[in-house]
Amino acid sequence: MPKTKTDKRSRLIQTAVKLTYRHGFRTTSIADIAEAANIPVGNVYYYFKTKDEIGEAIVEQRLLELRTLQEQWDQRGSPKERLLACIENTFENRDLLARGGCPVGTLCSELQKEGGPLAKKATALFTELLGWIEDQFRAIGRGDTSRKLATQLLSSLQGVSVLAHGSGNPELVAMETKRLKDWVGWF
Amino acid sequence: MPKTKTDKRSRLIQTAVKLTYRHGFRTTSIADIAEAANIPVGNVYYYFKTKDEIGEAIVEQRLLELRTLQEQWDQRGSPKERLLACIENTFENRDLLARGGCPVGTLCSELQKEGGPLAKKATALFTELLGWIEDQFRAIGRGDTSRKLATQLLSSLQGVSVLAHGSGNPELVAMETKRLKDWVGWF
DNA sequence: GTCTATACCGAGATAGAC
DNA sequence: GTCTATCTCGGTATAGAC
Repeated sequence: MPKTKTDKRSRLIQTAVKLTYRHGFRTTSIADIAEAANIPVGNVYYYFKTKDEIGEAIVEQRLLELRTLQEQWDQRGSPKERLLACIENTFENRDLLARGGCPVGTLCSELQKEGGPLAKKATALFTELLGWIEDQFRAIGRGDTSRKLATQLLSSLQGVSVLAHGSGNPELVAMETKRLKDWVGWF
Repeated sequence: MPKTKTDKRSRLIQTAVKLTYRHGFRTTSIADIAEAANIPVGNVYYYFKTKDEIGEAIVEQRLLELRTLQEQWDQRGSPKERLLACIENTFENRDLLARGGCPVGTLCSELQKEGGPLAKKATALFTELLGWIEDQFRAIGRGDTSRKLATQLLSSLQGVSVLAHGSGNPELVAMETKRLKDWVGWF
């Protein structure tokens, strides 16, 4: 039996993550989130003093999700397979990506434009992901160029999400992830 | 001697483009734009009935800028050189890109999240750019895979802008554009 | 065409009863 | 801890004098 407090709080976060992903952080109102989570507006402020605190929670939630994914990928037998799993994940989510862009990329972009403390927080999402990819290339034996290769791979994944989102076309993701899987296969 | 109307209107657009690029479209208020352009708030509504109309003008302005750039690149002697000029342009703007992301990409992302008519308008930016790149690959003699190659190149450029913006690091752009120039060199 | 004053509304945030 | 009512402010947009 979960605690009531935790329950409502996490329900708010889940709802906020979902709604802000679809419509943007600033354009999504606290009232929107509260309503969707079936919680009266005033009560939201019991869990979060300001809207920016909700933003913080959203970033942290995305970080958790990212780490969960990484743990899944880490199950694979070789670093090459781990990279393939990461790319495959992008492929599987192509419809979502075409509708709302990359959850990490679009969130970072928006928060960076705003500036302030949230921007710094969001940076962690990319450093985390880039670091993990770099680790894989190093483990493959490409320690000398691991950073370059990681940048190359993550750029392609991020970029194709931007294109797919901008044009509403998931096929672009399919096309590009297929190529990237072949590319990783060469290592 | 330019007409007063056109003068003020274009001053508003220029200012709007600059401010919204740095801080985002929705978070930039009409008052912000008016003040920066030295025009009283009320007067803005003589030129634009709604804020969304300003958004429309911003997209159109970006389209114009894009076409101007393409015309410059078209001056080059070969399609390969034209692609190199496009990549070089990204490299030269790396500091700007690290601070505010790609003007086209970030604008598209934000407007897509909002949905509505502006989202559709913004799509043109990508189709235009992707089409131009595709043309170059076709001219090189890669008509069979021109679309794939164009997606690959534009994805990398867009993606590295996202990464550079997210981490505030222009070096990523330098690293990736260098690689891309070498890559294009192979064709 | 230009500008001032202002209406209006929705957002974030607070007070305080229960 | 929970919820209702409300405050306040800043934003878009309008009215109307000049």
